[in-house]
Amino acid sequence: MLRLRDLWKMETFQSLLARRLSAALTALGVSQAGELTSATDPRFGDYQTNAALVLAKQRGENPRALAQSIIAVLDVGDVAEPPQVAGAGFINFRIKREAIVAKTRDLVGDEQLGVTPTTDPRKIVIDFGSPNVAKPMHVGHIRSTFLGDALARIAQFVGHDVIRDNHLGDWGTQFGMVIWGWKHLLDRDALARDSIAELVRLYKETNERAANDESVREAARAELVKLQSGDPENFAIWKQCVDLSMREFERAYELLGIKYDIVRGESFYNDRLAAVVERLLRAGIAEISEGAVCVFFRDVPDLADKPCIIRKRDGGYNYATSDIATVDYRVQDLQRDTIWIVTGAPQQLHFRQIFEIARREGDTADFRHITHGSILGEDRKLMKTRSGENVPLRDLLEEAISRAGRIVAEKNPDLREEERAHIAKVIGIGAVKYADLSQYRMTDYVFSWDKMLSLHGNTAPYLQNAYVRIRSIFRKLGHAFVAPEKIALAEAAEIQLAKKLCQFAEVVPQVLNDFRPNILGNYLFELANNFHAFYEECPVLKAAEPARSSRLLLCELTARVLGRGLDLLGIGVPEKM
RNA sequence: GUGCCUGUAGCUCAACCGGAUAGAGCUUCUGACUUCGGAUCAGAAGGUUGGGGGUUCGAAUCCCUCCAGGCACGCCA
Repeated sequence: MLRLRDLWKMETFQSLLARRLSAALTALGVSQAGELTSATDPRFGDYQTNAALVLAKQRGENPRALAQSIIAVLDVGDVAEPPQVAGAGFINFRIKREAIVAKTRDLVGDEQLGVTPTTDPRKIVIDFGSPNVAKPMHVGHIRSTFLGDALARIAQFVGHDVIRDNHLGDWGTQFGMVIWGWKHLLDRDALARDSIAELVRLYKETNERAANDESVREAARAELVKLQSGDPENFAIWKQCVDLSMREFERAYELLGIKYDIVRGESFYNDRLAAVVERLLRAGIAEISEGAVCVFFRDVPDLADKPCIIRKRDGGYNYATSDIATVDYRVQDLQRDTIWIVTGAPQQLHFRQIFEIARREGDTADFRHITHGSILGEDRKLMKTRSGENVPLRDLLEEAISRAGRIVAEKNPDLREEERAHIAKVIGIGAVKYADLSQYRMTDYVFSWDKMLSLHGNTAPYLQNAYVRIRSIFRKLGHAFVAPEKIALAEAAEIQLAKKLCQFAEVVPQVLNDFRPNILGNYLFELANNFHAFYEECPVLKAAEPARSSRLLLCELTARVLGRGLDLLGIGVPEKM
């Protein structure tokens, strides 16, 4: 049975102070205003609120005086020192040492490390990655895949119901070329060796021939029409292409530790497209223009001259049609109330149109198009190989792993071969992922092996190393660590580290505000810094009790937060490195 | 032409919904070790937040305008 006075331990200091502030404002008979955030500077304590400033502005009063009257009715004595008015009218809070110590002790017993379930659980479908069949995965898929996976992990961790959907590009016009090539140019041995490479070759060679030969062009188009009208032979070829590609993708996902709940490619929506167009026409949302079926947005200034075509003049459907059908499926069949689509920024107009159409149909689901920037090469242009092609994901990951392997071999030559191989994988993949996720998603970034694999700075290896150092302490301890009932923290470095640990629960939900995993990365980096400062300042194993057990507990928690935090970004941790 | 995104220290990037003296890392410089993994820590230097207006107690953040780069704009996805 939970005792009442312990209730506060279950929520973050931030949330608790916000509730107390809210109660104080109510007691004063004024409206809720401002926000309660962590302090911008340690001088100002641990948390601050600008409520008095905002209220004073609304009411034309003196902000500092208002702050004083808020403090007079504010009841935070159980967790904080008496609040102070500062600056123009900020109210600053400093958390009591006992409160930090008690909460830190309690975190050890909490699987969630203080993160409480969201008060607004959603049924989310996340659409991310979405590679194209018969093409290799390449750098262009990295950001969507890593970002989507991290958001899915975080959303799940805070208590949302998440379905991860791989919306494969499996029904494009490229299949006319691929099928023609399959029938005329297929090399079975090559297909067995490297199926994707062979499929790419078929596409490219057919494309070249079609460029110079009208009859090939015609024949490829005819193959596409046959596929779309359900010709069994072409369908079988197409199916093989999809299966071979999927096998290849799954190898990459296996290496990357990425899982999907469902795979619904564009082809899945095929038999729903006609009905979508009919429905929109009947509802008067769509109309016929220049022979095509279009949706116009005449009442939306930005979109007024940007119609969305949902059936081409030749009667064919395009990706707008299938994306509308996809929305239907997600809302109706999957019963989702929230749809997150993670793609590059160029598709913004497209999804604005799709969401606008859904709204016109009365759809009230929460649609979010989560966009991201590009990965650039050293020349600051889109990252390509020397020959100007997209860099295959497989090559990139292999290089990451081998580079990580070389570094590990140099730093720690005593490791067994297979152990080193495992560590190289965790570090190499982690480095690539972290380089991506630690950056604001909208800005382009320059891909740099040296930076992402550096042991210094805000990198995965640095964070992993902090974890490894802690694991090393526990190996040296020689027996299982049992957390003491009470802990004692006295040193500044201990308190600072404990505070940081308590903030994990404040940071994780924040990521979903604007879909910014880089906030979590930043937090983990600060945590690792705080840990290293503590480690430098405070001996652990050599300390006398009760400091020794207390410090071991800090180490244990730090390792768990680092491990969990990285896990939420889809990144693993080794025991040694 | 219209719309969207980006512009922050020499370089790579942070700054959650408008908060206090804009923060890190890399680089450079100065200190601290026969350390529990120094793969570290402490400190210094480095800025007209692309330019210019505006809104207000307060702006990197919001509004207007200009500059630079990227992207998208009816039958590709």
